[in-house]
This record gives sequence, structure tokens and C-alpha cells, in this order.
Amino acid sequence: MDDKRQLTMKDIARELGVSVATVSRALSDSPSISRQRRQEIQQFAREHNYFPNVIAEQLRHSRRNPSRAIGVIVPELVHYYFSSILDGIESEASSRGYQIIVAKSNESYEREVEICESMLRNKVCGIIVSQAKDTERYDHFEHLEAAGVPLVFYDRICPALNASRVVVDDYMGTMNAVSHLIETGCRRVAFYGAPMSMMIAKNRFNGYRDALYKHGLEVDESLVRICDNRADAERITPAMMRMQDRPDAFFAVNDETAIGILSVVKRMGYNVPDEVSICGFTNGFRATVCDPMLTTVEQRGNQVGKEAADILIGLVEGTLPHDHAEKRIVKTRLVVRGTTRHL
Amino acid sequence: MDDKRQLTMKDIARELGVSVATVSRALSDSPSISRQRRQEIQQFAREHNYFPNVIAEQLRHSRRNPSRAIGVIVPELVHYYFSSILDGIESEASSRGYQIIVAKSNESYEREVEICESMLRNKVCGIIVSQAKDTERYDHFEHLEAAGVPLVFYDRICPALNASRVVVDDYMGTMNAVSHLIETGCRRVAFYGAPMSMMIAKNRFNGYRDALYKHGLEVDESLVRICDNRADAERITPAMMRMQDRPDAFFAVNDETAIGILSVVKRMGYNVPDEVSICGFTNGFRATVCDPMLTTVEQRGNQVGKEAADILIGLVEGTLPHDHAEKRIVKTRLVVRGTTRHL
DNA sequence: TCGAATTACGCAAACGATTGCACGTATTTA
DNA sequence: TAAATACGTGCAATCGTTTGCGTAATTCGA
Repeated sequence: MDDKRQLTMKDIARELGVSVATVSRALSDSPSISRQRRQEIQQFAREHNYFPNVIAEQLRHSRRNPSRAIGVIVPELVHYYFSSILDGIESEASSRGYQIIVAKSNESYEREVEICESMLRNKVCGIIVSQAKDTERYDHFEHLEAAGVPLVFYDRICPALNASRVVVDDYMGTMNAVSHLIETGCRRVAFYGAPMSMMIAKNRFNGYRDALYKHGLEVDESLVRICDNRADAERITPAMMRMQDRPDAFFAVNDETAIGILSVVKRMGYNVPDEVSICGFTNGFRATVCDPMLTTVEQRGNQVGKEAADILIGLVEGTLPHDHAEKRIVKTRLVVRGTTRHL
Repeated sequence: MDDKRQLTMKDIARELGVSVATVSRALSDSPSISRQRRQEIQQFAREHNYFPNVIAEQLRHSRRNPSRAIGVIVPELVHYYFSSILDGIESEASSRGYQIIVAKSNESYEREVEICESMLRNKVCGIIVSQAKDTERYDHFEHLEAAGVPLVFYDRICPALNASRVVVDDYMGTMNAVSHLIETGCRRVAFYGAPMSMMIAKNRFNGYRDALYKHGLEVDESLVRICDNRADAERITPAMMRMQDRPDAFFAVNDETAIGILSVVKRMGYNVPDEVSICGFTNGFRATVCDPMLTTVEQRGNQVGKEAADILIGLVEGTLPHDHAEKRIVKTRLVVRGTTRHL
């Protein structure tokens, strides 16, 4: 029967008639232990497949060394973009010897605070987080910083805090996408965006506006709407299409919304992309499923995750100065498919 | 300036002129400490927001108590079903005071072994795992069991091991779906399945076969194919549709494959569902994006995750006997949409 | 052949918490 | 008044490692 109890240095020491200190040194290949003893001990350890107790190691080192567990806070898990980011974080972290502890805030401020506390208690070496939509107070994040736990934001960043962050290039992504619409002949491009309280919403709108300007067009307020999901898109699009000066193109803040627009427009009998062009933002699973396939801005969540983990690990290991706020922007890429015309 | 160093019991003891033991007892509300001291100490702790060092607690208790960290191994992260399962695990775990440590195997056996070792070292209290496609040896899992770390499988279970597991009811799910196809008038139902080495493949095929039998039909081998992704589906479906006795319905092992079939069939000019019915399995994001929307078997990943976490926690906390292999089957649900006819 | 330098190891404290036991003081009982 | 009972607290060991320091044994140079 297996004893279940792990083999410890003490056991090895007893068995070999040496002190625990000697075992410890031998296993860490300290030259202060004779070659012979070292090999004897190492062999014994190997044969009985000893491995150190991480908990004890950590306790001993808690003063100097941080743990190797990264806390990751995600607003939701069943979501293409967040999955991709998580995937990127996992890849980068695991390849550099870190583990990730994942928690989901469900977009709730209270839960976010709980999670932060729990992670602090559990001594993560740092936290990668996208704020809940709910969150408008930041003391929990400040607590963490004060406790010496580095923080990296992604996607939804906290503008009030001068913290490290990784975001996609919403401005250029949108600018390029809208430029593409205009350059393929569209003149009345509608914009469906998220509420302007979010940074990403503002940046995308600015990209839209500047793309119009660049091509000598003006923003027409009647073509700009707050709408970031399919249900709303299906609700408001019919009226939009019945305007006397109806839009000949739509830019949507995400693929889901774009799909909503597409389904309405098709149902109303318009040809996509000949009569109406549509462009989304994400390039998730949905984009290749609809008919025609969706032209969209690829958000590269995987890359965002990798950069975030890279920054955090840099902060933890001291490659980046602890008080430094590293800000990275991940470039997007326009993926042209069937819902827009080709040049 | 913040000292960065956490407040410890020793600090409190020094500050209040008592012993560490007294502090410990006071904070755990032991009646052996006088009411007055207890309150004094508790208040001090609260005011200086003391919280115990989890690492030290764990070390002290390592003999008796397991940690509260659950290891979760996922073949891939950017995947609707696995995301849903992860979501379910997270919900159940966090509501019961457990954390989850997530690692992705990338469908690789070697990586899976590494992860198991790393999790064992890091003293997770148990592991929830879906095997990599690669995995054909199970010693790493047996090691874990031998070390007293409970294991729960989901989705891809290990038939060679008598371990706890949660799977969806592939047999009944498929049976009901195929029955639906037949009952809405289809007579030649094609079956696109995964390689038969996988349990889920066998179970789904059996469901298909028995649904046919139940309705007095026979399995026609020319209608059964190994095909579990979109690219393959688009490759093999045209030939299928050109047979003189072409299928009038398709059952696909997942939504992605079903979408592939749909796009081919539509392109070939058939009307869906009037001339050809299609049914998938998953009910992920894709299902409501295609046109017409996909009839599919809902796999309820979220529920699978919750059940898996529930079993694991039961095992850890002793509600379930440690050597017991709990096997649960999550019922599926047929979601009828536009790619099949209504009664 | 003797002191110095080197080598190889052990002792013990530390990390932060828990807990069995003993001890001193105050209160009760005979 | 002496002995028995609480009661409240501290001591010290423990969990598994690491590491500064001390020291015995060995080797070296002169």
C-alpha cells in the first residue's frame, strides 16, 4: 500500500545517516558537499523519486521570492475573445514556468473585489485583469499595487490607474476597416458602437470618424448608434434601412452585432455585399459561419494574452522596473471576406 | 511608504505584548482566551487588516488537510465546448471556496504528463481532466491516484481506468436527434462521426444505428463517414450528394462539421430543410449564425463542468469515499431550428 | 612537526502558523 | 486554612526547506 505521505528530506537524511542540511545542499548541488555524498544522496532521491514540497519552499522564500502563480481575472469565459486571450496567457505563462489561476468576475464589481482578495491571500505573484463592466471604483486594484502585487490590464483597462496594459489598436483597426468600406465604393457608412463610457468605444469611434474625414466625408449622426449585440442590432436595423438615405455599409463593434445586421439586411431582400457592405470586429468562430462570410477586424486575442503575460512576468522577475507602467498596443488585421466588396 | 511585508501574528503579538499562541487562539475565537483579550486582538487585527498567510497555514496542515486548488487540464481553450465546461467548473469551484489552476495540453501526451507532475508538485487537491487525443498510456494518471490526488474525467474519458467521470449522453442525444430527422420525413440519414477509437464516437454511432432500427430502417454503410471538421465535410459532401440514392438528411458529430455540410449543400442548390435536413451536435456560437439556423443537440458543457467539480470536491472533502468512482451522465437536449423540418 | 588553510559536514534559526502541555493565579470546595 | 478546580496564558514542537555559522577532520606549507 502506498503511504500517501510524501518523501521528505528528513526521510532521506535518516535513511542515509546524514543531516537534513546536507541533503538540502547535496540536492542543490552545493560544492560544499563532497562529490561522493552528493552523488549518493542524489541517486537515492532519484530512485525514490523525491521532489521538494513547494509549499515549504515557498514559505521559506516568501520574504525574497514571489510564487510562480499568475492570477487571471476574466469577465466571462464562454466568449471567443476572452478564450483567445486566456489561451495566449496560458501559453506564455506555461512556457516560462508559471501557472495560471483563473477566476471569472461575471461582470460584477463585488465578485471582482472578492477575487482580488482571494488571490492576494493565495499569494499570486501578479494579476492579469480585464475589468468588469460594473467596476467604477479602483481601490481593490490599488490595494494590490500597494501590497506589491503587479497588475496588468487587458481589453478593458482602467484609465484612472497608471498601470501596465495591453490593448488592441482599436483606432487603427477601425480606421482601416472603414477606409476599406469607403474605398470599395460605400458612401454612407453606419457605425454601431458600444457605450462611450468604455475606452474601446471611443477609440473605435475616433477611427471611424477619421476614416471618413480622410476620404472627405462627414459624420452623419443619424448613422451612429449605440448597439453592441445581436438582439439590439436586429431591433434597430430595419428602421435604419428604411431611411430615405439608407446606409450602404455597416461597421459593427463586434462580429455578433454584425451578424445581426447581416441577417436583417438579407431578410429585407438586399444583396450583401453588392447593395450593403458589413464589417465586424473580432474574427471569431462566427465570422466564417455566416453566408456570405464576414469581413472583420481580427482582434488577435492570443497575442494580447501573450503580451500581457510577458509584461507581468517581466515585472515579477524584475526585467521591468516594478513601478513601471508598460503599455503595449497589439496591431489588428483586416480580414476581407464576403460581406464587403473587393477592389 | 508601504512596507510591502505582510502583517503577521508575530507582529500583532509583539505590538500587544502577548504570545503568538494567544494571538492564534484569539483569532480563531478559542474560548480558552479571555473575552477581553480576544476582542482586543481581533480588533487590532481588523484595524490593521491582518490576514493569515495561506502558505504557512498549508504547510502546517499539509498532513491533514488538502489545499483548495483544483487542477483543470483542457486539451484546448479556444473551443466552445471546453470553454463552457471550464465555465461550469469555475462556477461550482468558486462558489464552494476552491480555486482553479488551468493548463492546456494542446492535445499532446508529453505536455499532459508534464502538467500532471507540475500539479502534483504544486499540491492541487485534485484534478479534472479531459485526455489529449494523443494519450494512450495512463501511468501518469495512475501516479496521481497513487499519490492520493483524486481524478475526475470529462468528455474524453479513460476507459482503461475505473475513475470518476462525467460525460454527456451521446447515445440518447444522437438517438433523439436522428429520430427527429426520421420523424420529420427523412429516410436516408447520413452519419458523419469521429474516429471510432473515441468513446463518444462509438456511443453516437450506436445512437444513430438504434434510431434507424427503431423506425424500421437499416444502416447503409455508404452513408456513414469518418468526418469531424468543416474542411473534410466540404471535401466529401459533394460526392455524397451526387450518389443516385443521395441522403436526405445529415447528422454530424459537431456543429462545425454540420456547418460545412450546410454550406456545400446550399451551394449545390438544394433547399434546406425542404430537400435536405441537417443536424449538428454542440449548440455553440455557430448554431445561430448560419442560415438557416442549425438544429443541434445541446451538449450542456456548463453542466458537465459543474458535475465534474461537484464530484471532485465530494471526493476531496470525503462526502464521496476516496476510492469510489462516481459516474455521471449529463442529459442532452435537442434544439430544433431551421435546418430540419418541423412536424 | 606544528600552525594555518581547506574541506565536509552538522547545528540551529528562520519562514508563519497551530496546538498539546505545563504553569501560575484566582476562585471554589471541604 | 489547605487542597482542589478552573481559567488564562506561554513554551515549544511541528510542518519541510534553506542557510549562516561553527567545528572536526584533513591537508598543506615551512
